[in-house]
Amino acid sequence: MSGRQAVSPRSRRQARLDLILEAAEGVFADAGFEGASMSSIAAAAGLPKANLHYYFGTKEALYRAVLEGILTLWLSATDPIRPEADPAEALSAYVRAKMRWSRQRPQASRVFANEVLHGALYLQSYLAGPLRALVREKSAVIEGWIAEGRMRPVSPPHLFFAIWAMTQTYADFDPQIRAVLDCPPLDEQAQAQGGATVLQLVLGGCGLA
Amino acid sequence: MSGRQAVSPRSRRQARLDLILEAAEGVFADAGFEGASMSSIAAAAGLPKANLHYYFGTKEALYRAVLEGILTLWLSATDPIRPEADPAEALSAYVRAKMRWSRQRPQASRVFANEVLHGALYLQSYLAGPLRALVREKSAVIEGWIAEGRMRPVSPPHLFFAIWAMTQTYADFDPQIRAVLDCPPLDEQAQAQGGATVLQLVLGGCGLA
DNA sequence: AACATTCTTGACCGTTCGGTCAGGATTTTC
DNA sequence: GAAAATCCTGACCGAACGGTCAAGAATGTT
Repeated sequence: MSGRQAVSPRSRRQARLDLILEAAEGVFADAGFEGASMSSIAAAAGLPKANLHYYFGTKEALYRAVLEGILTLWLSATDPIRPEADPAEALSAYVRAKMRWSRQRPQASRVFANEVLHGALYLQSYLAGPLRALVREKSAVIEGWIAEGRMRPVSPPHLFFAIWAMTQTYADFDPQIRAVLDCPPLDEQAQAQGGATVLQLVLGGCGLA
Repeated sequence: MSGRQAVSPRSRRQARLDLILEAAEGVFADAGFEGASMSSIAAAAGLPKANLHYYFGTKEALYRAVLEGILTLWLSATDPIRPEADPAEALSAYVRAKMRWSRQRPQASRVFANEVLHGALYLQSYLAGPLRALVREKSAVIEGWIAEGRMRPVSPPHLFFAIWAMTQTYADFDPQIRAVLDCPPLDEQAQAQGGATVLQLVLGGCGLA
């Protein structure tokens, strides 16, 4: 059928971009922005360094592209928090989604954490923009639940900070957790127990136990 | 009384070391290990770069010295968790101590976080040694409280991970929190509200509300 | 087949990095 | 006050960094 080759130029280019972005995410997660070198990212991608510069121009541009890919995922988990939902179910679903994210994309979480940790200079517009808006919106939902007596009074933004911190710690502080628990490989049972503990604290703290 | 000058050579040297360590902690907190340069640390301390090398030899040795200073503080807050103590009071005191630490030594917290985030290669012996031992010891205390029916069953290590995450987030993720809350300066009220929320989650989750 | 566009890369460049060192200043010791 | 020990620092070094570029290879278009 037709002369179109199986791999279109568009997708060839996209595959190259994705290959580089994936390698870059891993190196940025391990070493941070300053610690990562273009040569090490190139080595991780199996490409010559000059090729990365052809596609992304500068290290900063590559870093921003990695961050952008992470942010698109970052905002999508709050869906279950809607006024008509059951508070316990909604918060449980949200916590579970965040735990899943830490388990499946730990590198993304660590790149994000590293960025915020060092001042969030590339993320400020995102934090003060879409993220703030999202927190405002979802906080209103929670305030509604509280007003209706469906859960204990809490400061909704701080509840979000707590949930983010507790769930992301399983990605960001993984070396500490593994060292303390003495389980070098990714222990599935430990992560399940962690998720259960986080849920217990959130639900218990909100009077939904 | 002798010719000893008001400032002994011992304390003169110590003052110099402390000056450098303090400057280094700040720069490492802002930029991470790789991002920090010896010249920027020297500039922050108001000394020539070669002077830092005179006292600490290498950048790595200086970094280790900064970490060591941080670790001595890191282990000291679990004191209130003792078998004969009241669970609610003990956990409250612990959470408050951790919140105070995040407020008063945010740079130390961020250096620690950065180190763990990037694999904890300089901290592994500490994490798997004294920290693991401490968690084991205090976990036994909490298990005891649970067995006596004085609090709800929880996985004690994961409770610690949760408390560490929630309290340290106020130092490590400060840019995110400030951006979302829209309070550029250090908002004392926000931090108090954060502390109250963390306490509510911990006590509520442990059935101590 | 000829041309245009896109892609690829080894070699190179200026800068900055961590670290060294000689030699002078300062302080301590006797 | 002289000798010894410690402290201080401008100048320098090789390595690694981010980034550039010209020239060739591959691909797409007509």
